[in-house]
Amino acid sequence: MLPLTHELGLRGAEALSRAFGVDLTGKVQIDRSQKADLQCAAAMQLAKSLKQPPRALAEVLVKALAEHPAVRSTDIAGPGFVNVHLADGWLKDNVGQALSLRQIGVGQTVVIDYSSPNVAKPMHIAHIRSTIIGDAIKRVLRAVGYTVIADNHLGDWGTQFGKLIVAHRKWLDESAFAHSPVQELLRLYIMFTEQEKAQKIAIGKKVDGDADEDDDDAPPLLQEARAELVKLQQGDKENVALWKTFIDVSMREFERVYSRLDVSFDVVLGESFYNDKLANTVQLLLDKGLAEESEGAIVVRFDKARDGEAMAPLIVQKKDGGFLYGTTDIAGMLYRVEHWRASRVIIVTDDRQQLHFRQFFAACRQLGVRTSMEHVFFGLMRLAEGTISTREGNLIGLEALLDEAERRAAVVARECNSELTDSEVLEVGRVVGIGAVKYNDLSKDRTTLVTFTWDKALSLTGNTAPYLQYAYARIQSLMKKAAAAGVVPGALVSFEPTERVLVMTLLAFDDVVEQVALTSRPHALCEYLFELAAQFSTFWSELSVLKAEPEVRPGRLRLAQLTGDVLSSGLDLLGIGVLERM
RNA sequence: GCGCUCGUAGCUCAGCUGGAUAGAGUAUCGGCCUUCGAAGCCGGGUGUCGUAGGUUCGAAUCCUACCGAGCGCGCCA
Repeated sequence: MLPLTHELGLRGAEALSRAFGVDLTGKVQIDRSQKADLQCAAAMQLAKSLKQPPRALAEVLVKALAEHPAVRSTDIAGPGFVNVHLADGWLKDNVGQALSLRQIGVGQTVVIDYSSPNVAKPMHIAHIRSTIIGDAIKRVLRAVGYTVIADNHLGDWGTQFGKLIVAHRKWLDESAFAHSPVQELLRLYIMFTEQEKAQKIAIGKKVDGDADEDDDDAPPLLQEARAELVKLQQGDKENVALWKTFIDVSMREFERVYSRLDVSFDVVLGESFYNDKLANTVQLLLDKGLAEESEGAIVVRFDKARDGEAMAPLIVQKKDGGFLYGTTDIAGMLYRVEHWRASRVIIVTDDRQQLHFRQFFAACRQLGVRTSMEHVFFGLMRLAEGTISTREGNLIGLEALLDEAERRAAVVARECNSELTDSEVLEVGRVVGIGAVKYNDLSKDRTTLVTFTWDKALSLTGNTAPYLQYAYARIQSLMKKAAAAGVVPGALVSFEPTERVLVMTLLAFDDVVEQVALTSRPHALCEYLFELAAQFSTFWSELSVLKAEPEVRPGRLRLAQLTGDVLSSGLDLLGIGVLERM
């Protein structure tokens, strides 16, 4: 529908510009409407600035729009709404355009940073949102022509490695490590935290204030960890080897999850990749007079006049000379802009980091970065019992979630369709189960906290992926029967209200995809696909295809086919698969 | 204290770059499988859109204040 609404908007704007002698290009928006096929509210919006009654503008619009071949009639309603009714013939002839997407991203490169799990920790249910939302945005951007670099910005550097190295030396259980290494690393990390806490209590320090003040009276364990970290940073062979092992075993586990989720990246540039660029980054900030020394540290300050808002300063170098993740992020942004020539950089994380992103984006802007920098954030996930915490160990592993999702979907498949073979049941469980989990996260735009429950995360009825997959499977079944009966898709003949509604929705596909590409909000695509599937379900139960009069069969079959095509491409853009039978 | 994200039906959420009577799912109740797949379809009821002001022809949507929730705020990431 995009070409049409776009064209009509242009025509309307042209007509108004001519009538009133003012350039109104781009000021006339055409939207879908409940009262008609399309509506235009421009008459009221522009009335004041043109010093004309809305009605006079509406008259001009009504005439101009009515001339378009797609338009059957136009009228004015209420205070100046322009209603547009489209011609049935035009809709029937043009429904085939539904699948074509305008290539709005051609020639532009986008770097999208998502998933970004921490090395040496298992992925748990809170990691899934960044992973899935990021991957969907990647697919959508690619579909509209962008060159997309998907980057997994691994948490593979930082103070936790000092702790892990110490814990690994002291308490490693070799057989456990051989069997499930990341689980063992997690155990070591938790053990370290507990022992450190015990030492703090023993020497009479407050357990909570993990301010980790400077010094000498820090618990011995922590002092050891710091020493190991310094050795690691200085390139100590043994520590570097250990660190690499941690990364290897973690990546192997992450890959297993990504493969199950059908998620992929073009590059994996973790925090450590930017290590050798950090000193230069700080120097650059200093040279440009953007950073200054403060209490021994080096900070970037922000003010309202220059940065649009007053924010706390961002520390880019600690007084001990160490760098922080803000430094890494700035270095990362510079790299992405220079090396990839990115015109957009999108980073997907939870909403707790908003301040950090505003700070580091502002610092980048001060450095002259013109690229559009977008922080796509979502609400934190928690359990009914409380916040998910690695240290507390109250994790629900991502793999456990996926296992359970597949199991539940397989049970339902067995119950609902007795024709499926055992291996098909497993396959259906896989595609439907994973689809349900993904859709559950993709379909909500909420930035509020999400409390995890199995039943919500694994629901299989209503507005869920299985509902869409089911509509698709029924269409494929119909297509097979049609082929066997020698019916082939053809021109639309009948045009019952149900069919007309379906055509209007099919034609809106490109509009929705473009919107998602521009706003990075995949849930709009979920909403759309659900609406489409619901309208198809109504069509399916109300009207016959193969049992209808011979002359209307090809057209109805074509509608079904197009619906199936849009459903499968739409789901593919979300990273969700479809099945011929389920 | 300052800031961020929110507050819409019993529950989970759309709608928020202002547009016509505020929508889905779920739950609940009642219909629909000898006719292309019932993980489905059809029908019934529910709202101080947190509260109070303001801007406007028009506000769930924009602005201000307040109430409530979660999160964040210089040497962790």
